[in-house]
Amino acid sequence: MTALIICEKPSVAKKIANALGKAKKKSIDGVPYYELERDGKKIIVASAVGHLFTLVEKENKEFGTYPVFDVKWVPASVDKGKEYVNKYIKALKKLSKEANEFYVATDWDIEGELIGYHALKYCCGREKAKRMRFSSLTKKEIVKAFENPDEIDYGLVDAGESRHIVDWYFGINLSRALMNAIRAVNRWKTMSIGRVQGPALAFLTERELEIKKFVPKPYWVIEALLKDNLKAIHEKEKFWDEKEAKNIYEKIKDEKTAKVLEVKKTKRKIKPLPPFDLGTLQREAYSYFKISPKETQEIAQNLYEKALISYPRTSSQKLPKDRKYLEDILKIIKEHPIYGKWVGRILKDNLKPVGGKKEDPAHPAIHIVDVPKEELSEKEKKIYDLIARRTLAAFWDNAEREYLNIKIDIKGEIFKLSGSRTVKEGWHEIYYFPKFDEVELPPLKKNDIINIEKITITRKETQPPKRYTVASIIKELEKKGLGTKATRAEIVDKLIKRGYVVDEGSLKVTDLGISVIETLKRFCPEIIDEKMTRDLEEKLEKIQFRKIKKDDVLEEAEKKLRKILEEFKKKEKDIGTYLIKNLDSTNKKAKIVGKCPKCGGDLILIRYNKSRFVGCSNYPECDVKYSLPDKGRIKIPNKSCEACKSPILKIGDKEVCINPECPLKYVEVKEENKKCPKCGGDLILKKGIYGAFYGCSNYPKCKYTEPVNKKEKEVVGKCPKCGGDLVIREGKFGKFAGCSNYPKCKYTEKLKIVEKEEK
DNA sequence: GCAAGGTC
Repeated sequence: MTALIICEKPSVAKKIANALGKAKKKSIDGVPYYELERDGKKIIVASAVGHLFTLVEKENKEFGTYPVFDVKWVPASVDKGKEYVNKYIKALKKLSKEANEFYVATDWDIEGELIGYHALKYCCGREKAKRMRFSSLTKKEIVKAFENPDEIDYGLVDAGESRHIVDWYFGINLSRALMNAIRAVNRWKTMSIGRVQGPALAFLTERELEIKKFVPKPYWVIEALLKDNLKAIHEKEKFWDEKEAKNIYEKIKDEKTAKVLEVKKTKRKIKPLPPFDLGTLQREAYSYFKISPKETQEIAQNLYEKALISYPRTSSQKLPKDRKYLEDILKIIKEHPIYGKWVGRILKDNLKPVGGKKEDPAHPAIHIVDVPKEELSEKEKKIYDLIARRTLAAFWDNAEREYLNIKIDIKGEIFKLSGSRTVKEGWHEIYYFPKFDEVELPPLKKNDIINIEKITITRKETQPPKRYTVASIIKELEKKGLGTKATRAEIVDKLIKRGYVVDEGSLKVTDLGISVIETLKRFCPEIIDEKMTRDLEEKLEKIQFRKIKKDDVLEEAEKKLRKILEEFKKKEKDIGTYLIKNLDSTNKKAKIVGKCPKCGGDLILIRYNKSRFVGCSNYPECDVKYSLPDKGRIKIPNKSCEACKSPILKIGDKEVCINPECPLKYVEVKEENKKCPKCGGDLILKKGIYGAFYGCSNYPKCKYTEPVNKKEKEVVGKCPKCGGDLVIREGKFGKFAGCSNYPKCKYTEKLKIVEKEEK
């Protein structure tokens, strides 16, 4: 008898193997698996790596064809960057040949059931297996799940497949419909939309439109400036009625004293912030370090792979309950020069950590498990520090804060002052990132009289609602139950990549983004509605419990989409024209680089997928186009080249003329106190991509140039063309010998030849 | 090329 246990991911395979017995690690083609014996039975524990199979069209039709509804499951390696899943499929196939008993031990949820079932069906060639179900990875629970196995829940498998297929139907077809509309007007742009992208873009757009139509409303505030720069505000705070505010102001403006009516002091204990779930970690990393949620996720994954923190894709805010496990970690942390100093008391006084409300059946909150033994990158250090401090702070004392609320009377009008201070730092000493307000108020008592320095009235205006940031839109998606902890950051990134949204510190929806929403609102409103996810979830649950059939749900989705897509196709050209108009205005507004030399239109910076270039806004009528290097951050300094008047772009840390034919590729221009010997103009230090030189300020009238330091330049020979010196210069492709009279004389030769001559 | 969902 040999049993094969299939897990969701390698790290779980290891845990399950160790829980069931003395496991020996082996591997096939770099894929780890474990062997052990239990009750005289050989057990192999192997794993998938998440979904091993994905959906593609059954037939390869012409590029961009829609509608498509014929799909099949194939190895997920068809997706770019997923080639590694093949190794896992192969390993499972091989191991299944040795086994005659099968267990599925993937996560206990809809995706887990599907991952296990597909591995079983396509790798092991069977559809039946025992099913281990556990909600935590403790030894006790693993053993219990192994000894009391369940069966595969085929209803849940059907629900899982339906989820994938419905998302595919809507996502692929509607994305293609949008792209084809743009193709119908002879342009090309990658477009996408889906069950989560849709509502995410809709939320952002809704906010954008609110801001656009926002009309500020005036209000007045009355303040009293007291001694020590203290400010008291009228208890009404905002006066919407100008007359009322002015009357009060007139009444009290010359008052010189105020009387203290009431002093209220409250103390509050502030519990430590709970340990991190992924979403909270992403928000804090964004707010303290401006690291994007997607990057935080990647960094956390790295730290996890370096075995420094626990599994990051969790929604739990609770540390593991196992005290022994926690103590083992704390003992390691104790040796750390910074974090170590808090650990002693945690161990000695047996301090218990706080936990938050959120839970996750598969994983505990993110916590440190080890101290770094090698140097981490700057960002890794920051994220690790954030997690380490948050982990330890959870064990530490409450902070204590004192709040002071004072009411004062100025000729019958009541003003208030408030202050707050930290009495006891507590956990804030460890996790010091959130800043507490510290406003000290003087020791005032009831009936004290205080001097007023000045009373002011100020007209203010209400502010438009704030735009979402990458962090706050992810929170919004989380609140609405859209996407998952592992996908939300990526989906928001995708909206930016598509040009629907630009991140200017907050997320601004482009004209293109708004027009995508407007288009879908008309043709397929469900894809931009968060309700679609609710409906889908309800249907999936019904499929799971056999209340409706999977095929009926798929048929219904297909029928609905066919109608939508048919309508869409009929109006393809109109939709394309509309989208393109907004795409161009998006491009134009975002990045005008300069004037087009051919038609006088705007030169715009265009980004398509991974490439970028400068093109004319009158495309396709005008075809002026300049290519740009793939790497380096682009900024537009609003300068033009003195030689050819083309725009100059800052790429990376260099300023470059975009015209490839321009003789002077200026990257920097600095003034020096030197005169041109030819025309008396100023000599300016110019740094070209071929090195620094002096050029005349009257260029292009006077073309005098001279090397910055003739002696420093290594002269390697005479120029055969003009008799000048041949000097070593460095170009894009390395060093070469060129004439010192450049750009007058453009003679160059390979350096290799020069070196040979020297020898 | 296009989705969303697991995972490296």
